[in-house]
Amino acid sequence: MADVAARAGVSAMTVSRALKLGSTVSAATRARIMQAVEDLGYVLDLTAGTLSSKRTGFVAVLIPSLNNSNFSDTARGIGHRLEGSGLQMLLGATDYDLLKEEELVEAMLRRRPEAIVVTGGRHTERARRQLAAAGIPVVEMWDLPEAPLEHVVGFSNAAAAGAMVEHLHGCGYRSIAYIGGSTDRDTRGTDRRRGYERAVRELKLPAGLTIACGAPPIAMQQGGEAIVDLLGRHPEVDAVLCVSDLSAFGALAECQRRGWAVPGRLAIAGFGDFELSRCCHPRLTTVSVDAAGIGEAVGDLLLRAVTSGRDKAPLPPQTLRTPFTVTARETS
Amino acid sequence: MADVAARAGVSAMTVSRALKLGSTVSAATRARIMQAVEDLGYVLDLTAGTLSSKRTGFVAVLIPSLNNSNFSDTARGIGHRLEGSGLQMLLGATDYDLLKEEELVEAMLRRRPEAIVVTGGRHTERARRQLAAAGIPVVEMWDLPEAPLEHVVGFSNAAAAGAMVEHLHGCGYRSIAYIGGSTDRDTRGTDRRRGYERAVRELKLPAGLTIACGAPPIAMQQGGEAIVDLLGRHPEVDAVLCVSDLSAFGALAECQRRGWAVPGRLAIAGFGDFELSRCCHPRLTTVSVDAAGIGEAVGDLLLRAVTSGRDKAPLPPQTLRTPFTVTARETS
DNA sequence: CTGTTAGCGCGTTCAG
DNA sequence: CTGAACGCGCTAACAG
Repeated sequence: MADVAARAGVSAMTVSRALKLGSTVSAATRARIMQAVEDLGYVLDLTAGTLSSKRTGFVAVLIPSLNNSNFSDTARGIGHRLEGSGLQMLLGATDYDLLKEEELVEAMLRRRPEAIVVTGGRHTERARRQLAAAGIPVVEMWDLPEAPLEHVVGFSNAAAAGAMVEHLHGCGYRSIAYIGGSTDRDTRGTDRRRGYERAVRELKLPAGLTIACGAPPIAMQQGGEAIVDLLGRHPEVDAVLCVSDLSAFGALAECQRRGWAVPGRLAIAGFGDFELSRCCHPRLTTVSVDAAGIGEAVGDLLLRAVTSGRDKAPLPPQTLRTPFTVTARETS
Repeated sequence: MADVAARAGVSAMTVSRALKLGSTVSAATRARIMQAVEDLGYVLDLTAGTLSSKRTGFVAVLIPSLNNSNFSDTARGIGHRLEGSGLQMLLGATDYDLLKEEELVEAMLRRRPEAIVVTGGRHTERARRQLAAAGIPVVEMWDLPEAPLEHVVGFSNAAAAGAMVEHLHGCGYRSIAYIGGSTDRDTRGTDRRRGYERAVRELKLPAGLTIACGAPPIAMQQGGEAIVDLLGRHPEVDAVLCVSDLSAFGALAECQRRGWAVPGRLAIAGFGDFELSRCCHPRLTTVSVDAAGIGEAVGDLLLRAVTSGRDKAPLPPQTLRTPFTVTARETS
């Protein structure tokens, strides 16, 4: 920056000002500075600026998986809202692992984000402590925790799964199974299973029809294996709810391979409303959750929270419920 | 850090040493320091450390889209290899837009990454200049540019598409169409189309069977629309190669909806070997490219290049060709 | 509108 | 094995 300043015949401070928006530098001076910047190929060093301004200009966002269109849609929604705000999004993937989340939280906090977003309401004790002590806005998304850390943008995964069970019941199905993961790694998946179990109980439908098919994230292939296992053990089943659209699609494709009519022999429902579900044949009945909308809401909230924080007027904890709907299509 | 030092009865310097691996601090002192760190909930500030050590501890990775399992698999591969190396991956998505890539390159360079990875071999002039001037290792991946910036990990998209055309020709198909984007935004898509056109020419097959279906990224729905358009205009077509598995799947599902037998009426081939293609029914013929392997190779290269750079012995430009294969399945 | 001074919170370097 | 002085590259705060 000193080199640029010398070349433009000004002080470093003036260069610093010229390089940031909304500053008071005369047009002529700015032009000379910009020319010097171009000539020298200078690129501002934010790490130094950060140290004196105490603003890093980024927010940390932790999602379970990059390769899940629900979460990448949410991440895109956040990034979209943050565009042009001077806040960049730094993405981390936890692989559905709370310990990895804990590590990532610390790794992110070391870089001093201006806010942090985590997925879900369950975290390790250490992660909770660090998040609470970080002194920055914290958002939990894709869930409705009972004891939130601070801000929340999400919906009840249990209620959403329950709504789907009620829908299937309303369609006349009476033996409704559930396909999900075999561990509690995916906490949203666990909540969905609980919501399913509760709905089945309340509707007085047969219980014990839960198939656990390996460690989350449950992918298409596991859905296919699970449906074969399920119908082998419980041939009376006439509908199945899957933890996500991916496993539901795997189940659907396997049924097609085996000549089991969907929905004739068996109805299939997914969760998440992936693009896949709108395009496959037959189109998949699913729970729509507006993943991009969650991201946009989180982005807006981040903007408000970070701005308030700078003005020393912390935003009171917000809880935003996002909608979910049962989208009945051709597999039920 | 001064607070921690005071509490542990040592100097700040000793705390700094205790907090990083492979340093020379006595066990007793370290224990006291760690206790103080826990008591105070102290989290190291990397932004400050970065300034004096001149090592930011992260590498920038730019991919076209988060929501594309090929690229997210690659990103995961990179992250996996970087784990435990002290290098973190900072991900950016360009939305298949070279101008957005240019902006992201500058935004990343402002934070002084120790290396940068970009997708593809085409960039704006300004981005090329900045990458070349950054003084850090640069990797281009998912392509085999003729004039690489420095390191390359990838394959020829044109050759891969050509190989699929030859495969279809070998199966006896004689009127082979192509479905892809209508702009050159997706430069890998453009290369695939060129590879297709060249192969068709060399095999003396009918030309003019290219369907452009909107701005990339081409998703499932566009594949479905394109196949209807295609067969309406060129009923003689007996096989189609799609720019990616997503559009191929969309085309497949639309054929099923309309009762067009695949591969009886029409063969369909995709590109990328997404999980979807291995699971759908019928299983999709595609070009397999080992997206995760590309990521792992990039990760290894980054480790070597960054280490060499620190020792003032820059790694000579590397070019790694990654394999692709035609995976014949049930749609051809 | 522009310059000067001081300092952000660490790690490097050297001395003990 | 530990400590002290110094500076990384920039921006806040104030003065002019």
